[in-house]
This record gives sequence, C-alpha cells and structure tokens, in this order.
Amino acid sequence: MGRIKTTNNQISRREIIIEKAATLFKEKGFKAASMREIADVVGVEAASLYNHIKSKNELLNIICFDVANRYTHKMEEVEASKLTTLAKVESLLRFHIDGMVNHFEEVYVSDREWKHLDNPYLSNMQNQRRTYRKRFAAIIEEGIKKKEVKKIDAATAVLIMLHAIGGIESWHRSTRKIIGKELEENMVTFLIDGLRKI
Amino acid sequence: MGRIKTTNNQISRREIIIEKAATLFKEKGFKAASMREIADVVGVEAASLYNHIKSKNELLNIICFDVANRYTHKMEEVEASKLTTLAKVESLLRFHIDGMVNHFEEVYVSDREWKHLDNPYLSNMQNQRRTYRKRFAAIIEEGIKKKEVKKIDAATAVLIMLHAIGGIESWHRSTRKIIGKELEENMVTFLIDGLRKI
DNA sequence: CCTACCGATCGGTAGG
DNA sequence: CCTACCGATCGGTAGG
Repeated sequence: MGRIKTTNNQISRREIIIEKAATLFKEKGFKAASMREIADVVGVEAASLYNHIKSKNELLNIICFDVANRYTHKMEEVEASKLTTLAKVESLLRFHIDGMVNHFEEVYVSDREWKHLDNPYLSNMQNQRRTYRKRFAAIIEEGIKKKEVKKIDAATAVLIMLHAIGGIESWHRSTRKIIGKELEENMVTFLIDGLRKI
Repeated sequence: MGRIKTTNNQISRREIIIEKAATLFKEKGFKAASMREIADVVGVEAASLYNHIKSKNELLNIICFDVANRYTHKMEEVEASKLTTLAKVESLLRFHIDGMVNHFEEVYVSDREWKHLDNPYLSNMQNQRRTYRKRFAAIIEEGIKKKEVKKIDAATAVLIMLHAIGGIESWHRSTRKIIGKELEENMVTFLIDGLRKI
C-alpha cells in the first residue's frame, strides 16, 4: 500500500503541475509565465518541478498534444459514424464547445500558444492542425455533393466555425449558467444555419 | 530644409520602430520579442531605441490604441449612416477584413497581445473592446426590431463574426491573390446569410 | 546614435 | 523535495 500510495502521489503531483501550468499559460501566455510562478501555485520550490517534468517546454508539449489527440480521436469517431453531414458537423461543433467549457485552459493554451513549441513538436502540431481542418472540410464537401448542404466554400466554413468557437474567452465564466447553454445553442444555430440549404 | 528633414527622419524612424515591433510581436508574441531583436531589425543598438520611444510597453500601447481608434472611428461612421442594417453589418465586416489584409501585424497584435498592456491602458482597452461589441450588437438588434434581420442573439452573432475574421492567420499570405478575395466573399456571404431572414 | 553597464529575472542543474 | 547556485538574457539608464 505504501508503494501504491507513492505511485498515486507521483502521478497526481505531475498532473497538478500540468494543470496549474495550463492555467498560468492561459492567463499570462507561455513566455510570460515563469516556472517560479508555477511552483508557487503548486506549493513547492521551482527546482522541485524538475523531478516531475523535464522542462518548461515539455509542459507545453503535454498540453498541446493532449488536446490535439482528443481532436483526432473525435474526428475518427465522427467520420466512422453514419450521421448525416449536418449532424456530423453539429457533433463536431458541440464537441468544440464542450472542450471550451470543460477543458478551457488546456484548449485555450493549445490554440494560442502552440507557436512556442519547439521542433519537432512544432511542425508536428502544424501538420495535425492542417490535417484536422482538411478532414473537417471534407465532411462538408461530401454534404455539398449529396445536396445536404448549401453550396459554400468548405474550407472557409471550417475556419469560421473553429475560430468562432475558439475565440470566446468568456466560455468559462458563463458556463454552467443558463447564459452559457444559451450561448451554445445560439452559436450552433447560427453556424448550422450557415450550412443549411434554404 | 535641414530642420524639416531632421523632423521627417525622426518621425519616420519612430514609425519604422513601431512597424518592426508589430511584426515581431505578431511573430513571437509581446513577451518573447526582445528590444534587442527589434533593434537588430531596425539596424541600431538596443539602447538607441529609447531615443524614439519610452519603453517596450509604449510600443504595445501605440499599436493597440491605433487599432482601437480606427475601430471607434469606423463605428461612428457606420452608426451615422443611413444604410440598412444588413448593409451596415456588411460594411463593418469588410472593414475588419480590410484591417486583416492591410494592417495585418497591427490588428493581429492588438487582438491577441492587448492583455500585456499595463494599467491604466489595460482597463481602458477592456472598456473599448466591450463598448465596441455592444454598439455592434445594437445595430443588429435594431435590425431585428425593424424585421430586417432574423431573430437571433445579437451578442452571439457579433462574437462569431469578429472571431471568425480575426482568427484567420493566413489573410496576409493569401491576400492580393484571387484566393484572398474569394475568401473574403465567402466569409461575408456565410456571415451575412446567418443574419438574413429566410 | 553608441559603449558600457546595471539589477532583475529567467530556465535549469548539482548535490544532498 | 530543498538550498544554493549558474550562465544567459532581459528592459532600461548613464554618459558622451
């Protein structure tokens, strides 16, 4: 039991560090947040952080690729489903909104601070982002072919949708209140209506 | 003539510094860009920058409020016009797209790095941003009252529009090519269609 | 506009 | 997990 407890503590300590790092990276930006500040919030000395993680950049790697992997997993799920195009898109939109609500710090950091990744992670992330958008656009294009969706430029629609959702900085605060759910419904309606054939 | 020339040089030198700073702030973020890098690009020693500007933060102030003032000015112009609601919104959307195309670095920095402003500029900027969105939403709400616009949540529509346009990082590269103008038309169409009554 | 330099702070390591 | 530090770099100033 001593061993199990130790293992548990070590895992959760690492996760606490990542969590606090995400919050600080979100609030101040990756470069402006210091390891000493993270340590302060965690409640240890800065040097002690390095028993759990290798470097400041590793923290950013973990955060960014955790989010990116969730995106890829969701995309595979949606692609494999037998939903209509509009339902697929709605599922993806709600997934992204859910990400902003329930993993706000991580998603926010992944979206705005990934430029501070260093290679090979940087180019890896650029590829993953590009690929994700292409697969999203392909879903919309298939809908256009099947005449389920209005004839629009699929790539533009994807950019609008992702930025519209990812841009909201107040998801977090307005969440879990009626106003948050309302914002979600308004947004899904507005964006889905942009695709729907009139 | 010597005096005029000196004055001109001083003005343009300052403007060059601001321009180069905007480019670097955009590429690396405010905190990650150093005064020494800016000086390098300008072609002087870091210490010499301080003959033209007071501090690194002043550079950010200038960039952010230059953009904010353009926004306010445009909003006043649109409010005073006798255009229909849809035409007002389209005018604002094209204004924002034009900003991304012709003042990309400045607008990008103003939008993503304003959090690094220090008070009183920080709270001033927060107010300006809030006010701008409210005035934008008021235009849409007026359109709803006049039955020119679909019944939607105006605040949500504003957030979607501003983030959709502001999020595109490739405006600059794809600009001045057919693809850039196409992106603009696709975006305006998609977003305006979101307001139009069916 | 430059040289020379300052104090502060950074990410990270050694050693226990 | 801490103390004690390191070299590097930061924004900015003094003085010419």
